[in-house]
Amino acid sequence: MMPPPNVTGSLHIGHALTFTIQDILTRYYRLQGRDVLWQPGMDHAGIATQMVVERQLDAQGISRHDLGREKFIDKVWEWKEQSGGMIFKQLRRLGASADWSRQRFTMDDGLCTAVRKAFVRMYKDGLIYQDKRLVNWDPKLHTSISDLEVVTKERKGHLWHIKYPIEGEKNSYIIVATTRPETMLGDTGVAVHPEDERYKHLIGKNVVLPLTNRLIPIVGDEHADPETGTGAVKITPAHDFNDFEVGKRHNLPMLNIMDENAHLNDTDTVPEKYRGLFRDKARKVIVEDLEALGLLDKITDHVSQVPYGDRSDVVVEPMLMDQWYVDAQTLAKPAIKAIEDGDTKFVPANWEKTYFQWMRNIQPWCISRQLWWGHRIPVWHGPDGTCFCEETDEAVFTAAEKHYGKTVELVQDNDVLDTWFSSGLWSFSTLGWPDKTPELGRYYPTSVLVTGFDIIFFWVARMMMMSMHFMNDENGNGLVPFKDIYIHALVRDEKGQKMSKSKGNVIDPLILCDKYGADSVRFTLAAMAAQGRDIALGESRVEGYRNFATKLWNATRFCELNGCTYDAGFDLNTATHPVNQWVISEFVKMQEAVKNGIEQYKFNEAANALYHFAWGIFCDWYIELTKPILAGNDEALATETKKVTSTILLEMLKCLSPIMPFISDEIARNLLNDNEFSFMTENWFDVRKLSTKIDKYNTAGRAINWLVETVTAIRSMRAEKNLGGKPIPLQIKPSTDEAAAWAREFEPLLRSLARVEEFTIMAGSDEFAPDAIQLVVSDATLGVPLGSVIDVAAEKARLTREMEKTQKEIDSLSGRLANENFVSKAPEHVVNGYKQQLDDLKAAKAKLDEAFETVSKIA
RNA sequence: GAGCGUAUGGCGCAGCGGUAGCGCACUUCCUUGACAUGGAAGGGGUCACAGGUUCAAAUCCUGUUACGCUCACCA
Repeated sequence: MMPPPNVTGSLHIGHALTFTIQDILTRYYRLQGRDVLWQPGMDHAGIATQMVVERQLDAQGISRHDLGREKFIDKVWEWKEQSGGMIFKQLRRLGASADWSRQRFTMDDGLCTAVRKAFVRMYKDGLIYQDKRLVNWDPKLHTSISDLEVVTKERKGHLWHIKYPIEGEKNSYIIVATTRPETMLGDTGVAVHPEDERYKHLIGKNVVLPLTNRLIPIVGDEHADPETGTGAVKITPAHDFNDFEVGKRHNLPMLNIMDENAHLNDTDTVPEKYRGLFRDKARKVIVEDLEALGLLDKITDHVSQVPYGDRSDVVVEPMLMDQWYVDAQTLAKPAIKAIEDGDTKFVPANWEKTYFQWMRNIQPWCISRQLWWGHRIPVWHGPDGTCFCEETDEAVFTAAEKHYGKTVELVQDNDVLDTWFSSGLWSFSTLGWPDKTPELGRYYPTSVLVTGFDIIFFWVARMMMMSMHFMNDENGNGLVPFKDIYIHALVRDEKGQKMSKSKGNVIDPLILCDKYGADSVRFTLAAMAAQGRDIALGESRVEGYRNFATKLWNATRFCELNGCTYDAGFDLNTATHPVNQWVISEFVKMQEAVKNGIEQYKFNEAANALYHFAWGIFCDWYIELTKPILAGNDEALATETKKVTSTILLEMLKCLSPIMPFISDEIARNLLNDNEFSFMTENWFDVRKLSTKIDKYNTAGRAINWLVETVTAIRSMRAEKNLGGKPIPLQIKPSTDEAAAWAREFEPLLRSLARVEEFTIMAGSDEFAPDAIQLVVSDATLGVPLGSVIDVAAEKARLTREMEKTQKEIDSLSGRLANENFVSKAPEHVVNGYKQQLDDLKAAKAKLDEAFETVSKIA
């Protein structure tokens, strides 16, 4: 399931990450032969979209009210057709291989039907109801918004200490402290802690509310914290969430003193003088008036948490009004249980704690918005206020006629639904629900949802609730919308800072793609997508993977230049040379790592396995090792090697194709001479084809490791002695028959890779020439006669250093092996491993001793 | 206040019970016919701190410190 991006959105780096991961999964499972549906779509983003279109109209000097509801909605659709969904074009640039033809939109006909059906059913089940409660009112956008759309910001303000005169007692006051003095006009009580000695005796008395002279009671309530402020708190139930609860407990009246613009309203509650004043202005005037009356005790500085609307960025006003609610508490129960029971798993699992915490304390979900753009609430109000809610308009009118016994005029509710209401149905509505479509049967429950942690509440939780309510098995139990929920990291900038437009540190993925290629960007994101940590994205990293892509091109060029044409009929089981067998076994290991990485959502492991194999094994060693073979005169071996090379290259690209689809397809087309080719329709290489050979191939690895070690030892010496690139003679004295065989077999490779001219294999009894530098490797000692007298002192020092180092390791290992506890308690393979290491070290030490002796004889 | 997370070479990160790895950066050398967006060889870390468990701890447990994030907050 693709989390529907917002219709107004454009691609940012977070999208790039989430869609890259989804695309990797999609492409990978297609290679595995699975029937993959990646369902794309968008949501209609009620507030955001309405804002965009209103802003456009505003530029022409038109307000939406000038147009009227219907015409305005037409305009929004117009805008949607023209500019909406830009993000999908950008996603294609990134290579996202979603099922674009199945694209859905939360306002399309099918989803509108689903929304209506869902609403009506929930209404009739009593899960949707109208209620008068405090909501977060956005005075700029003129709509309610949900708790999740409110961001609290720290603001420096003041605490005003106001004297409230006690009724009937001269010069007796209770002092309340408030951050919002203007709300005092709506006060309907003063609360003190029931046990607070200072105020206990006042409980039950009234105070005369200044400026209005209303009498309001002093009540005892635990909400009042004796430690905070003055210990006495004014209660404004209609404009504060805590006060609302206190008000309910003590049956205090709830007086709304503001209008939809957060101006003091025109009711009798508000003294005429203040009516129409914006809340900030009212605050100033009221404070002045209190001061004049001598009722202002003092003003102190105070830092408070102020709620802002995340879209409008204005201070949200809690308002008492009628809104529609979903009984989220009831819906949450099965949704919580599904996670508890593991029917749906969070990856990484820690996120379930976040989910539980929110779900277990869930509040009624306010779903009505005072907007025009969205799904209009399918409820009609009769003249006496009776509500009619049915699946079709006809049914509504029939029901109303039945109720009233005659035709009456009905008015549809003005509000629309929260966008997340329709998004909450996404997992099944996009598959055709409420119809029983084949897709619904085939793909539901879906396999995985990939998303960021920031929308666990917004969307994941809501989709869990809605899906489990509407989708049931034959026993009527809720079915989860997806088996796994993979929560990925947040992309930050290089320094780990959250990207934001105001900081100017946003990285535009499209610019990165232009600069380094979409594949490099994808690979970077995959390589950095380790679980449980945010991604600090630096451009140098992308550059590095661009170089990786170039490296792949060059490797391909080498193959083409050397006639490594792909032969579909070639069987990797027929490889005879250790070098070829080795690269096949390394490929199998890499393929396994990629498989596990992707299947376990450890994309960094998959990416690293590919990088290491392609560059560190295939390019650095395999290609180098094949050069002398291809140039040699063993035709059959050269042919075998060419076929192994091309096959491994192609299979490697296949493993890479989920992460780097562009370059892997492109190279494969070259290699195969087939412009239509794409890995999208290919199948993953089945390692079982190699089952009879793989052990043998792994054995070839020992031989190649020896070869690599030997070559490296010589190169290292070469660098140390500043020999440059000139050819050298090499004497090899093997200490085992196996090594002797290797030395014979790899003679041409050693000559080429270590730039060896005269090549001799010595018997165990032979002595190295006095001018030979001696190098100790596994199972052999190497001698490099330099043709001139060596620096005996330097050689002795070098050998001594190595001897000491080896001895130190021998001591540490034998110490460990001498420990009874270790040998008896540690697992056998560990003990044996150490024993083997010790043997190897001892053998190396013996060879070093011998070398030292030889050198010593010179002096 | 509650929950979650992070502390590993100059930087960015893996590893999460068996004697520290990767990329970038750094040093030296290299225009040999895939590639200088490259090749070869190197240097660099007592894995935040203190205890504990274990034959064995960067890795598990407890505590401390620092820094993030999320949720709830005091009027």
